[in-house]
Amino acid sequence: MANMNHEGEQKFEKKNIRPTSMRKLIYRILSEKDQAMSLYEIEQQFDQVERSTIFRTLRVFQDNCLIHLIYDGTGAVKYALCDDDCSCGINDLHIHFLCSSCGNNYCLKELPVPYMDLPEGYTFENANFVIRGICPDCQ
Amino acid sequence: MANMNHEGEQKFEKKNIRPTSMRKLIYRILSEKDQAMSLYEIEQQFDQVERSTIFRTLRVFQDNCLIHLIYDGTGAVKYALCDDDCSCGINDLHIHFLCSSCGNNYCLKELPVPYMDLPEGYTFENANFVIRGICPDCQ
DNA sequence: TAATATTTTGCAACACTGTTGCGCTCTTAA
DNA sequence: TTAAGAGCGCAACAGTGTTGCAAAATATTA
Repeated sequence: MANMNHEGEQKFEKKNIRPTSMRKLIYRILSEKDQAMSLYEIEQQFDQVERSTIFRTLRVFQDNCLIHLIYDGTGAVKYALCDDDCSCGINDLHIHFLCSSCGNNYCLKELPVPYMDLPEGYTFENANFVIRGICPDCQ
Repeated sequence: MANMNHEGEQKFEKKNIRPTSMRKLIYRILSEKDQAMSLYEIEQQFDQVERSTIFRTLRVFQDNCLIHLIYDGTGAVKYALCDDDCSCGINDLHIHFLCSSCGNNYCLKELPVPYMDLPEGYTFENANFVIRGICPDCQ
């Protein structure tokens, strides 16, 4: 993580996001945690907080495919960094794992969301596949 | 749906739920709609509303495996009737389909949630698999 | 460099969903 | 018929997400 700021700025440039200090901070928090985080959890990483700024920053990240959103049923949307080569397309979808014990939400990027043969008339746009259970740390 | 009340009462008895008039009404609404509904949508079916009563009724239904919950990322939890032979176990999990256009949420009971080989150390408890796209009515 | 335009941020307020306490009402059981 | 228990309605509240607006920061132009 030595040159993380540099990495972050490269990504910002690549995805056409203006690298403000706030954005760099939020990017850093997401990359250090390496797990899907809620807005509230991100908020907790700051001394002085501003929900709306974080919220809008996350929206910018989302609009530019720097992060993806996960709905794991906890009541709060989770945000996780996309891979470098992610284009937020169907092939980038993967399974997420929510631990019932610690509440952590892991991106299982090695497990792509399986292709499903939908009934006649249904067309596929997107998918949200969350498995709940116990994670390795909580066994 | 002719003898639906009767059907409903049978189910209540089977699942040890006392058949109050409120519960019968909410059961009827869910069975007539045949789609996953949010608390708010159920509320809309009544002239006079009481969120908390519906909420608690749904909790009773859930605790006794009469309904299952779906988190489709709309912000509101969706509720849908279980099948007759449902025991709310792993084998009863199926895929849900959220239409981006009309917002309807369909239970695709013919599409079970596929088995996933989780990485070492992760254990499976439950799953929520929602596909978003366009439904047959909105094509 | 200075002035102007644009974008971002902080503050405040609000909307929506879910949840709980409490007392009244209804049902069940003695 | 009465007492106990369960269910319901009202009100209030908590958590999460969202927006309007003005100040601050940044970029652009002269």
